[in-house]
Amino acid sequence: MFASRQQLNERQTEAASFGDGPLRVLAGPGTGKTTTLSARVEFLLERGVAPDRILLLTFTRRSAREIIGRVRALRRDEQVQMVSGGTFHSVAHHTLRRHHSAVGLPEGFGVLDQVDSADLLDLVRSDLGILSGKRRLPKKSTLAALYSRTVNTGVPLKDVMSDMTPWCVEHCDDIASLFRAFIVRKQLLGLLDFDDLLLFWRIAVQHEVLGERLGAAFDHVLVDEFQDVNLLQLDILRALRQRDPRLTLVGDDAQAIYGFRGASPRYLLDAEQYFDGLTTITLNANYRSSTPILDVANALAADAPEGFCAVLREHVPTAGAVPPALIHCVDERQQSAVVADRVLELYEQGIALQRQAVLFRAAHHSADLEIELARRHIPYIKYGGLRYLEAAHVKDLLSAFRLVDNPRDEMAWFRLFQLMPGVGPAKARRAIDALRDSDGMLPLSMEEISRRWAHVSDVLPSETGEMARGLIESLGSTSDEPLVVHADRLRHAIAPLIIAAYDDSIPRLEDLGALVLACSDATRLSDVAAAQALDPPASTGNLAGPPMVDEDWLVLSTVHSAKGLEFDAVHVIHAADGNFPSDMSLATPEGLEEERRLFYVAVTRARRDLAIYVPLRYHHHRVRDEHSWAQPSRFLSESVRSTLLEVVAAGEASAGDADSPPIVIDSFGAVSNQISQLW
DNA sequence: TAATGGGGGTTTTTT
DNA sequence: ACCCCCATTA
Repeated sequence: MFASRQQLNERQTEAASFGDGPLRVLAGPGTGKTTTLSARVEFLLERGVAPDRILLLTFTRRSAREIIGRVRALRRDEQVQMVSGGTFHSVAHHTLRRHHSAVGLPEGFGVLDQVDSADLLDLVRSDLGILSGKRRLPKKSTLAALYSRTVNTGVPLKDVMSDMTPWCVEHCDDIASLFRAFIVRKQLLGLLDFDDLLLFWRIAVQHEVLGERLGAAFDHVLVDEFQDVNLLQLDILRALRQRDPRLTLVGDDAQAIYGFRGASPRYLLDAEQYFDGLTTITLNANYRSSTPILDVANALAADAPEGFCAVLREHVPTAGAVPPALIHCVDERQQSAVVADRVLELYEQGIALQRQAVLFRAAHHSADLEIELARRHIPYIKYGGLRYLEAAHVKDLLSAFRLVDNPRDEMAWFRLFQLMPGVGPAKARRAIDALRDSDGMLPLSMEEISRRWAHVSDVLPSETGEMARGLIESLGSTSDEPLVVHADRLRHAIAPLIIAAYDDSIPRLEDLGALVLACSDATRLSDVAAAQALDPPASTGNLAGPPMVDEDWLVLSTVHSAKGLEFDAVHVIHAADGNFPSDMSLATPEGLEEERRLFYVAVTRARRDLAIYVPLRYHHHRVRDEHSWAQPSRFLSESVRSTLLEVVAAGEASAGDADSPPIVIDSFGAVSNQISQLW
């Protein structure tokens, strides 16, 4: 009998204590999916399975943190700390680091994030001299998306292109040769991009000897949010479980929202085709949302042409439930004001800011609201959108980290050279060429780089000489020097370059100090760089807002980043057609259905309070006073509206009138400012 | 020949 | 923040 059994219902208990065969748990939102999964881990541990022989896989960093946190909370002993797990990409990364020589990777291989990988594609494109000058060329980010989609789905490039970029199918052959050269180049430079992590992991697990060892390393494999799996990831799982049926898949087809990266809910629904002897348990008793909120969710589900698998059934009786609201606003400014008002009203009713979330389709949808929140001194954290890692100076220092372990990393050299004053793409390229040997390869050791440095100095403008020499000296590691000390030497060497290159260098230099501290318990600097690429700090504070010392803050999040989470109160903003559903997704029926599921995910995050906001007028910022009228989201159908209390936000007055803010707002700001002085 | 700065327009979602 | 284009400067 395991500890948390009494908290589980019959079906959950059945799933948690299921035997050894492959198990599929179909579980709607709020039905205790994560609880059941962590209870299953606990059950396995109590049955004597060693924690490091349990592998827990997820698709997003946030759900990885959530589920691992839940499992750790179950038991405090240090054993549980050792349950293996993380996102597919991070587990791939760890596996490849450990078995790098078996798969022919250099020990200090680098990891390219999305932007790096697009930049490298662009570099290879100009080297090849193809795909330039012709009209209607794909942008580098489009090329990166095509490459990624192709390898993740296993669909031929030509078909991917006629689906995604029909307007440039004529360049298919050029793009194919670009991709081939891209693959060769990554190998020469000792670099893997996010897709390569999975591709190399698949190679490893499919190998007859290594694959068997990797599969035998785990007694049980559990996968959360399995509706987000793509073919490449499915292949990896099948290979991992080739000789062992102990696999648990948990998912909900109604929450499949990662079609754009090649995922398909078919793999969940047809799982019996891939895993012999599959048993299915369905959870549909909802423990999260109030009855009126479930009614909204079920009405949305009923509008889906093909229906959703698990229709939610109410379980917990909800007394005093609040009717979900559909709030029409004059425009975006008023929406921001009304959201802020409502957030504070709920706060006064005792719902802490952290238990409230504002959800939106696209990261930039919160821009206006963020201004309003800053004006009213309401602290918030935003998930999704701009990343700390994407800040240029962070990538500059990480490039240096990468070079320490892998001097062949041309991408990193290219970046650092261009940081020097008077050096652009052309001189950076010549500087790199000056480092090459006769085969065109870069040296493998930093000592050899130092020896050739004189040639580089000839290419660089003379005023960069000292900075450049300082940098190259800091790249060499001294034996028995702690990693943090080396990292700090690099920071020190790069600082003058940062000061020269950026106007606002002071806050940037502070960030770099934090990055150096992240090296404290690492074994290699390239590891730190890879870990930062795979798991950058999730949120960005607002520089203009209050300092982040407040104990409570409102959550702003894209719907994608909010999946798997729940909040007492949820505010869904910009529920206007074109924004939600996004008009970028309307080209295909599948795109629309994915948007519908996304909307379903948004409303099912709410426990007791739900509000959906529709601005009716959108101002075009380019031309003054120009505006257009928005249609409410098509997901707000007659039957969905019948589950919502329609409200028209009163007054034309938009939130810009700083002279008459409600009193409660000022007191909130004052209080929060006062406590922030206390530490 | 290159680098840089200014200006104007855009921006789906994540590893 | 990024992209693209254009004018100016070294």
